[in-house]
Amino acid sequence: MQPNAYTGACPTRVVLDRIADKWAVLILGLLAEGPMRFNSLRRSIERLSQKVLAQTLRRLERDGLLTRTAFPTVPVTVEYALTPLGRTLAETVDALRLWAEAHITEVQAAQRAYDGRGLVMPDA
Amino acid sequence: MQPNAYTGACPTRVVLDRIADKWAVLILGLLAEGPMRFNSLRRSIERLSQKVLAQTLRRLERDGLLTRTAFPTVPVTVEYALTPLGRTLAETVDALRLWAEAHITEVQAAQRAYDGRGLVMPDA
DNA sequence: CTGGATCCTCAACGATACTG
DNA sequence: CAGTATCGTTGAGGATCCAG
Repeated sequence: MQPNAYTGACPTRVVLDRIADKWAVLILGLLAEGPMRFNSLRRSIERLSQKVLAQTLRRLERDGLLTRTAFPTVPVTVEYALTPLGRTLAETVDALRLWAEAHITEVQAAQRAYDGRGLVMPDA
Repeated sequence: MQPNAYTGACPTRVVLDRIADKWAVLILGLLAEGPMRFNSLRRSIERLSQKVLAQTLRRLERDGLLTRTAFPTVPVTVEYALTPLGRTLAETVDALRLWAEAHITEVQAAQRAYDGRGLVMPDA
């Protein structure tokens, strides 16, 4: 039996819910370029609270997508890096971010057209 | 100035938030294979309520990713179809679903390993 | 520096009922 | 068939403080 995300009971649904997530996309996109520390990630992603960052990192770690390495320095240094599995996903989700950045103008134009429908009378 | 999803103020962030969405991914995945009607979509995606489906469809329509066509039959028939812009996105987001379905086993294994860390003593 | 614990708020969602 | 409207709940997330 194949996994099927359209089936409600399939565990795939839970995974999809986690990776189809704005913050996960941005985090994986950063880590694709190399390991990073907690505060470095926090500063790189504006409006991402420390709580949600910690939450998201722990979930991604649990899913085997990244590793958390603590170095016994003072104060402690923690580094996050993609696993091989995470690397296969990073390319996929980064494509999502790139799509958004590439097509933002078209989307905004569509939004203006939608919001203005019926409010103007073209050539009538 | 390039759009940058890591910048909090960038409109790209809003778009990313919308397309990095479980339901949007599943809807676009279905429409990639051809136009569909409302209740057909609803039945095809388990646990998706009619309210959230309507909401998501309207947002995707506003973003110029799909079209809504109502046929004056009795009762009314409404068909949803991808726009050319939506088609460029559908492939990208469908890759997300396919990744989830392809790697679910590895993710679940990682989850078990994570949840069981420290609870067993390997070969000690 | 890297978080965990707490409190609080608001918005998303399910359920339900109704309409063209 | 294809939705809109309303209500009630819940849980995600911001803010803040504290600790190893």
